[in-house]
Amino acid sequence: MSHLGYGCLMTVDRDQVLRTAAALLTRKPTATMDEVARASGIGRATLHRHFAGRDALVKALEELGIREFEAALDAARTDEGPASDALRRLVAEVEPAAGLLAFLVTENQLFEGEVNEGWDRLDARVSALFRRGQEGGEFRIDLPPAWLTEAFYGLVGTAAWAVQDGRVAAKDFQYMIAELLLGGARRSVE
Amino acid sequence: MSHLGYGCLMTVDRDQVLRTAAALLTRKPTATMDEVARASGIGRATLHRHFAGRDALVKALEELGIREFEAALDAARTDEGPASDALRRLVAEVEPAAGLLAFLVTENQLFEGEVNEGWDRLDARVSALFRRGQEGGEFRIDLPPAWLTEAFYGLVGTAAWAVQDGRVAAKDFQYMIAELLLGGARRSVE
DNA sequence: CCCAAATGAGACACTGACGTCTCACTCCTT
DNA sequence: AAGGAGTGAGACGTCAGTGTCTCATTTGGG
Repeated sequence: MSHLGYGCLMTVDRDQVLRTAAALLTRKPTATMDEVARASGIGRATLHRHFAGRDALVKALEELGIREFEAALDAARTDEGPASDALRRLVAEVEPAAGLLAFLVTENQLFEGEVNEGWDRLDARVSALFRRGQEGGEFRIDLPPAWLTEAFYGLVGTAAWAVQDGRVAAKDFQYMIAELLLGGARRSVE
Repeated sequence: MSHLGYGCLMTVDRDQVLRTAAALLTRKPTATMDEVARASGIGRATLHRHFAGRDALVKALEELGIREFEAALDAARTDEGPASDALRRLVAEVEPAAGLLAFLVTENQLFEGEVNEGWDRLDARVSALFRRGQEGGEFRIDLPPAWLTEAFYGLVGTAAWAVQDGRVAAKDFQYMIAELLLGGARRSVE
């Protein structure tokens, strides 16, 4: 474990720290580096050995979020079967990362310029799903895919917060998002 | 203008400053007190004469937002006519305050405890609208009013940001929110 | 016209968080 | 057992933002 810059246990721990940091910053976006370190059960110095600074930590978090969301998109097989079902699968797959996504979205909101190019790729994939649904006659065409994509992010984040604060039940997460996004609040005439 | 604590011009300017601060903080939530002052064309000292500190400013902003949202609820006459139409009216009335609302929602998100009691009142009114729609058979009953309320806030904020960043057209603001919230993305079988 | 109030600019101290560094201490390997 | 790598605790210096203060200047009313 001394022959490499990234030793065997190091990366594991790094990832562990990253997940803990994600969980904490999701709940308290203004958490201190010290709080992040304590939350992971390590010292502030060690945290700095893993991540050069707060910016580096956030950037690493961003890459983790992008990776997880991309994995969710893969696992959901968004280009197979009916778009509605694909969207439902996507919501289900994205649930574990919802809090992190919510954090990153608001974080991006206040970062001026130079956004990670990974987001564009993800936006494109989500957008493509909605477009596919539209072209297949499954989704309505009077709402632009860009808006549906934004709304997807927004609802996922909103639901994550609402669950966090206990305003809605965690078990309804997937159902509430998918149903509202797909069918809306109005009772459909069946 | 010397016989009162709140002189004639003072309150006007205070409100003016508040609106400017709202507009700025909506775009840049981390803006400095100095930036807020400059944006209003006043000195930092004068800003401190109006608002004791940053906390006081945010609190005043919160009260402004609550006031405006309450006014929107009043103007939308949410307890009259079909719930769908009432919701559409509400979205229309809330549009000018959408950015401020988005700012306050995320601000509240990171504030632990002691939320302004005004929010409960607003939540109750929005929630009541959805419940009315459900009881009237107009809205589906499998989505809890609390979730619909959260989703409403979420979509308004998301749309405000998306418009801000030019990802969607500003003129579609009302339509996109109301249509998605009411009808969802799926093409309804008419 | 004059005076009082309000303002803007700047100086100042204080705070909180950050980033760097050192120094014991604890494992783990050999 | 001995050596080294990694760690935790803590002590700095730095910096940005805040809140307070003073003082010269402007503004508006009497």
